[in-house]
Amino acid sequence: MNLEQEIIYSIQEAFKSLFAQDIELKQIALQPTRKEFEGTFTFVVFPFLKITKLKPEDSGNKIGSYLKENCDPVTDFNVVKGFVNITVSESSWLDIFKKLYSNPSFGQLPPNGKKVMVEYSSPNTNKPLHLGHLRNNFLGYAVTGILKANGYEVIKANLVNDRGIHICKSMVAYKHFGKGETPESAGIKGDHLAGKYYVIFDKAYKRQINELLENGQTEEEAKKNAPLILEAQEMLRNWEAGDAEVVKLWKTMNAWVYEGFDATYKKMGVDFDQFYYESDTYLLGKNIVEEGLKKGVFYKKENGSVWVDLSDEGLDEKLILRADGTSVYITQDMGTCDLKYHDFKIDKSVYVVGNEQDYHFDVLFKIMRKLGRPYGEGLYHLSYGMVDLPTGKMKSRDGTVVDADDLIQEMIATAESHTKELGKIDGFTTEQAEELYEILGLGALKYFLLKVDPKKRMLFNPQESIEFQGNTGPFIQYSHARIASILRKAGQIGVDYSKQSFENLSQLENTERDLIVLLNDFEKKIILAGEEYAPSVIAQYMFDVAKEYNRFYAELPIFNETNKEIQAFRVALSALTAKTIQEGMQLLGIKVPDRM
RNA sequence: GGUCCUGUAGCUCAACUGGAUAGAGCAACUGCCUUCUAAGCAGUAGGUUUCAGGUUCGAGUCCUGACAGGAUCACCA
Repeated sequence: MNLEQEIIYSIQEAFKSLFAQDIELKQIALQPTRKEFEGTFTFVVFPFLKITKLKPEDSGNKIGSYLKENCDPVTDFNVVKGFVNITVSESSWLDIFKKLYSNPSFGQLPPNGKKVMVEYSSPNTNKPLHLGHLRNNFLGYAVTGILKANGYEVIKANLVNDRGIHICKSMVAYKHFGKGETPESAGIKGDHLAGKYYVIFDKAYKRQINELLENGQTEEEAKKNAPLILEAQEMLRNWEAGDAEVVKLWKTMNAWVYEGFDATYKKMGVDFDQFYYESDTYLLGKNIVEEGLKKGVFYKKENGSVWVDLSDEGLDEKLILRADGTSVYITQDMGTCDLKYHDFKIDKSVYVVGNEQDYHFDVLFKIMRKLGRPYGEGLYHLSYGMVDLPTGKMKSRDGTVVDADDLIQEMIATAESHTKELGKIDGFTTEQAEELYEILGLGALKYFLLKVDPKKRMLFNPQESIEFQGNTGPFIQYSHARIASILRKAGQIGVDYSKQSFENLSQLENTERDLIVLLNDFEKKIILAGEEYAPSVIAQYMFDVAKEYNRFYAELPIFNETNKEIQAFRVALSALTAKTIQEGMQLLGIKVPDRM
């Protein structure tokens, strides 16, 4: 039983003994005491006044006295209005510290026997990854880390959108204007090469539309009749028919793109256990349509199209299958949903997809639940907002995108110039320095994108957004490097801190206690972040830990402390903090350096 | 028009799910490197939580209604 639970249990006992009332444990909640008051935990009595039938102050005093007498760790209390501020003994904090410090599975909850799949990234193969994908990938990867720490078995999945009219556009343009160019001959990454032809297509297409407009067609007609779009559509039909030449070009260009993506993923530090390709899955789901009709969940209209009525759930009727019997987007998503379950017998399935698809996933999940899928309640759409630029929304066709590769490169370069400016790479080899720049640049970028609530749309200003001071990745990384330096020195001068029991320590400094209280929250934060699928919870916590440590670092001496036991304790506390930071940042996919 | 999301300091974000005097960072200003890394620490200043009602011991948080920004509502994906 941990400290909080012990106190809560005692409060329950207090009500039993003082007021002869049984209160459920979950009704009792402790909150952290505000800094300006004495104490660590606060119990709010207002909700229980009906039971105590006393004034708030009197209720608080009675409960406080009971705790002081009957709950071992509680040494004191004070009551302000209806708030009982509880003070916990120094020895309890030391016990907690020792427990955390000696816990081999610190930051990892025991396996819960459940399997979850997290689908993220899900790129199109006609263009390179951009800023929006970065938010997606970092979010997805961080969520997999958090769920693992919560004891789940996690499968990282990537559903690649490798077919459709947009792919054919790049292919058509390449056929006309490519002249046999390859990534090698052009000297650019494969995904960028495909993206180049996607842009070329769009420019040529617009030219053709303008010509048709001049010839008197309406805009709608022109868009439909431009030769290039007709060609792309025909190519899509040929692709679906398995036309050898089209398929060959498709395979060639996709291979280029995948090679490019691999490089970008590697740079980003994300990976996957399972790839799904829409070219394999786009025909799935028709069997589910049959099943739904049989179960009466779907119904057929006169023209043969199939629908589901979700009006009892507050939504509309949605089309499931076209009159001509072909699939729509949701048909294949239903199929993929089942496929994932079939492949891995997952309990939960998380989709990291932008909030423009909120409605789509609402519909999809409601359908799967209506069909009585065993994983139905485990479906979750991790929806996130757009990343906007100061110039407005990003549009790949206009070229107003921040390319992922470029941005990462820029971040690393910025980290390099910062580091050099501060003159902090004495004694680094070139490789070590390069590695550090990468860790810092990516750390800054990831932290920037992860510290914010995913639901919120965010503004990214390339010049101003990424800082290296304050609430940033490098600040936390810096705190870790500081501690690493302490630990190195402790090793050099032979401070034995790892096996001490600190038996003679009786008094803790405020900052020491505050730090222990905070480190003790790690598990709680992991659980919360897991329940909410919220890396921002961890990010915020990491900042708090780093900040608290830096205060400790500035206020209290370590190697100048003459009492050897206190000295060893402070080193050990530093080590635990470093471990917390390292584990926590790892959940976010951010590396921490030992020197910077 | 319907539905959903967002609105908190000049800017970027918190607020432990209804608790105390709404907290951090950036930007501005003041101190602190002859003790362990100043990418740091301490401090000053900055707020009618978009607005108007309501619910109650208590509302940034819940309800109603405005206002603003965004997304979505295709036999597109």
